[in-house]
Amino acid sequence: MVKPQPAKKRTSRQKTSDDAPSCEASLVHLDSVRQVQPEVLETDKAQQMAAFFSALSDPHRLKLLSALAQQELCVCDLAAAVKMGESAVSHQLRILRSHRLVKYRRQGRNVYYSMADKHIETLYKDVAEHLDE
Amino acid sequence: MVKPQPAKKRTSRQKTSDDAPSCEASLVHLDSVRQVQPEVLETDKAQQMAAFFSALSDPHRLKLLSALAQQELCVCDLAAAVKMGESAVSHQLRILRSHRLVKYRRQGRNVYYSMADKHIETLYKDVAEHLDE
DNA sequence: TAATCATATGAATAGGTTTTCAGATAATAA
DNA sequence: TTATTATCTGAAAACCTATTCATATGATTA
Repeated sequence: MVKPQPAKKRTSRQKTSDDAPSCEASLVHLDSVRQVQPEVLETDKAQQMAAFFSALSDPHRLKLLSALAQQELCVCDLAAAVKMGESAVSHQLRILRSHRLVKYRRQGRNVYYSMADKHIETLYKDVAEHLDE
Repeated sequence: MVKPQPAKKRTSRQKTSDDAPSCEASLVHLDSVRQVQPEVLETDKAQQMAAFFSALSDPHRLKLLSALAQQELCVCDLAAAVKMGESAVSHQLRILRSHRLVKYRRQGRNVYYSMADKHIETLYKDVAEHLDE
């Protein structure tokens, strides 16, 4: 899981005052890199966010969410509404569940799913805006 | 690219007034499905949104964006800042570019990238909130 | 209890994504 | 022009993801 570092070896050349910026020599704009580096997302936070976006990065899951944004629905209603196989829906719901995007309750044989989170609606709007530009 | 419809065949049984809800018989809650279906995201819109979230679904790309949220940077600065190979950065930048998340300008040998879009910051906040709950 | 039905899940396959490597392109300097 | 450097890109390998099929689980009804 850990990336093999590309063994970026700096050349022995020293930076002089009027040195032209270059990648090989001194990591180009060393000052910029130093400024920015502490603000770069930490790996675990980045992975956490990426996983969250991953959960939203599938058209079928977005369809499922758009259906659930309307009302609570059971698995086979969902399957019918988004025209997928029920097994596939179940697999996708597990992913949404694991990211706490949906919650569920069992009633008799059916399991009813609904939206778990208010942020999603905000996200929808922002993304819709972005895409309409 | 088109999915093979799972050939969901309805049984010949007719729905009666006090029919227990069931998937096989009558698509369970036919009324719910009918209500929800027109609000389900259309396929092309769903794909568009999914593609957008896909662009944000990689930890390296999020790191790149968090760096660019600070300031404009060239490719090899970025590579140094997020500790990736320059070629990999270039590939990832192309993805960010194709979703209009970053813009770029050429200056001499270097290409400087910067954030293209204000919505991203809002997205960051919403997602951060969600993840901190 | 046995039968039926809704949902869940493991395994396998198919399809997609990311990295690396090698080499191409573009800008500048010698 | 040639050399050098920054960035880009195609192809292959490694990795990840989604669907399907078969089967398991859990709930209800006969």
